[in-house]
Amino acid sequence: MNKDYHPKEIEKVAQNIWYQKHDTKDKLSSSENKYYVLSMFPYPSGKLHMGHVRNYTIGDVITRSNIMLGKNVFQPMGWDSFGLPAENAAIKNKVHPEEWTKSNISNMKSQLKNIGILYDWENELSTADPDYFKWEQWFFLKLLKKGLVYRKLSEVNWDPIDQTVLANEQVIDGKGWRSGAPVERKKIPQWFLKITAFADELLKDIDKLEGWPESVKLMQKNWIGKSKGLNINFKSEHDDKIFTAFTTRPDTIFGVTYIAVSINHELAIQSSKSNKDIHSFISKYKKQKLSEESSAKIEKDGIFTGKYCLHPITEEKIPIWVANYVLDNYGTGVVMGVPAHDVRDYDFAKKFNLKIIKVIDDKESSTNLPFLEDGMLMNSQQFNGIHSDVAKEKITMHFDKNKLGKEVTTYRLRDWGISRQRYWGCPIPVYYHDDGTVHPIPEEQLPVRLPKNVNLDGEGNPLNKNDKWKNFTCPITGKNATRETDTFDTFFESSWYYLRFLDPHNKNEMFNEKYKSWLPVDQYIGGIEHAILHLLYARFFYKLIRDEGLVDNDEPFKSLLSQGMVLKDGAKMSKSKGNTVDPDEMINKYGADTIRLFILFAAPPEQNLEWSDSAIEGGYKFLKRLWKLSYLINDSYSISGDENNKILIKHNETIDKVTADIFERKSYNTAIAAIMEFFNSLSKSVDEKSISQKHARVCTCTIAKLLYPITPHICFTILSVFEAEEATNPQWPEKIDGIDDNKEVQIIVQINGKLRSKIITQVGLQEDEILKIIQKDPKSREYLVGSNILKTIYIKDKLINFVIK
RNA sequence: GCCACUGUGGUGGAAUUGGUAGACACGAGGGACUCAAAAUCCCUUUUUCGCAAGAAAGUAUCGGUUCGAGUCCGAUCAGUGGUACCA
Repeated sequence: MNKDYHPKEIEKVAQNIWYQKHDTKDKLSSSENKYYVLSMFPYPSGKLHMGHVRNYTIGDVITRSNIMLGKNVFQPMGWDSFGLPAENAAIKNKVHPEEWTKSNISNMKSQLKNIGILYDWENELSTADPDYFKWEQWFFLKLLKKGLVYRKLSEVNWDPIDQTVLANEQVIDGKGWRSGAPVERKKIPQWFLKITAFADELLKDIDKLEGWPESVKLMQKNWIGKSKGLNINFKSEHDDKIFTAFTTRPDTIFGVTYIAVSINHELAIQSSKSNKDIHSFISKYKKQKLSEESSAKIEKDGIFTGKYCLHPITEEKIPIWVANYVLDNYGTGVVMGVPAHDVRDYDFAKKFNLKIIKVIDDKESSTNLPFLEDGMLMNSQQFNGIHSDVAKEKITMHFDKNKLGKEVTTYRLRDWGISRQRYWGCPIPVYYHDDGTVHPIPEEQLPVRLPKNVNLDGEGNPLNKNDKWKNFTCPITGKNATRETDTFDTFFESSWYYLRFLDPHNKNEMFNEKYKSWLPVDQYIGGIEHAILHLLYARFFYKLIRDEGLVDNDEPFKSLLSQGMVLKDGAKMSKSKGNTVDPDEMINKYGADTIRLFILFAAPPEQNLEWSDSAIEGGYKFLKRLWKLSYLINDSYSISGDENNKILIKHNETIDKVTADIFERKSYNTAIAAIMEFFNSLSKSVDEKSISQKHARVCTCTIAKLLYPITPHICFTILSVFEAEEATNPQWPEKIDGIDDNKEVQIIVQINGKLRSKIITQVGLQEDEILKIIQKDPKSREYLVGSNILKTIYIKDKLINFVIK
């Protein structure tokens, strides 16, 4: 053991030993005692950022700690390598996406190795590899056969100058990022997956996700958004057209004072033909980014169509408006406006001076509107005086009986649009005859590869422009045909990669059934930003794969840890802000262990982490002290006999605390704090020479083992000096037997809830015994003598509170 | 806008089931060592009042429940993530 801590040297030595072992095949051959740890694989953007380091360090702590418990742990890593940034880089730097992606992967892979993460690199995969995406093309064709895939017209953000579809993030203030032209909404045919057919199952199975955070489960529930309600038919006054509006509040039917339709509704389009104002209204709001966020934030605007419909019960005339806040893709694209009891409707009615009728009374009969809760009905004819709960049912029955409407269940969840008009993605394996009919590419011709020669200049769709690739001869009829030029949404690849990790080199099948028993993933770790989309699509995909008989269970991820983001100066680290911290630089300066220690110590995993250049020094200092003390104990400490066993009690307490923190609470920051505290005690005992050489060595090894999953390199090195045979395969530490527990406990004395004194007593005393002791305690007496004790609350071994006058 | 989360010293955070607010660190101040500096070690460090003993206030804001609230409930404010084509 060297006298000084040289992280670079010891980390290289340790990593060489770890990365020499190749045993993944053996490991996967049996799923006995299996533990599958998976960190969300990265998009290979160029360099690792601190968010990755945090994610992968947490994964490694879980991996290494479970190995120490004797589990058979599989931890793979790969690359989510299709995506938009590669095309952007191609446009900007004239590099081919494949080349760019591959060089990023090799760079990031070496960075991951430098951090000392224990991956099963033999099972590495990259989603842009035809060996990978062949199987999702194959699977897509299965779904096509089953009728779970369909094609329909759907809107996109269209850049009229670049003649290209823009992603939401490429639309800035309503304009295309490159051309600066105002975006337009354009309808084009696109492929969809019927996720809505699984809405109920996806919702119900959330209850099976015991190891998931409640917040993520709640977000998914709300996203699916199942709601029961009533489709109400409003008859047109002018013809036999019917406007069906969905509502979850049938009890407010008498409060309807207008009807609003979306700008894509048939009536809106019809009206725009004869009315210039309506035409310009619609054109104005068609030039708007296609996102729920921007539609919801936009100031409410509307225009009267001049048409009326009739109230289904009162038969009163109700004006029909076109409004920019009505969503096409939720409900029916028609909203019944109830200004008195809905915030958006209220704002709209105020702006355009529409009638407001209060039909639900609050308890105070106040005039504060809108009133959003349930209450007693008023102004509602035969339903007056009935409470909302009952009225909802009665009114629904009334509508049903008189055929004025129908009880329905709707979902907020929409089918998954999987078409992208981009080059750097997985080709959708179908082709078209001249008559427009769709045909699957024959299985033996899979994978459909991307053409290498392609012109990426940001204009048009590169695959569509590539005639050589696009033109195709139908293998059945021999006729001219054209390939589908859309590629998959990249969430497609990340929806099943956890399966392929188990069998990534299989040329003949998606994955072999012998690996079924390795599923589900035991611990999944990734950023909170994936709480809805990625995780919902992956859950959905797993059910599709289950229905093909490829896996046996219903959910892919048993446990989920969703980690917070890494911030600097209160903001997300990003190149544009110039506030990134380069992990390489940090590793060079302090070593991997210091980075790992700091990033876990700085915040609990699920919270955002504020980066601090100075705090990292603290981690480095601690490791230096650990090294120094280990050296001293090993080299020259030779005391025999322990002066007191307090340090040994602390040894045992620390093992309990750290075990719970690492395995149960996943609270790594407090685990580290407890280890530091124990280290400080040990250091003091050694200074005072009050601990024997034997126990000093035991305590050092315990610290090295407890810290091993967190800072494996330094711990490996210390252990190889102290107990050589255990260093490569350390076990989780055990408590020292026969240590007398401290049977004393501190009792807090409160007077009227305020801390006034502390007394030390034996464990387990009853209230009367405590009272006797308190009578002798001068501090307590000061407050208690001469006062009237109204009440005494005693919490055993913890606290006693006197309520006095 | 909507959904979810967060808010505690100068800073990161701790307080696990409603029971000692500030563990463990960073920074800062003071000291030791040194010709000097770096490194290292020791002491102090929520605020206010006080020589001290100690007292009072204090967990974003306002209110509530409770013997007792950082923790539970209601309202408000601020920040973060998601919002279906960034991944």
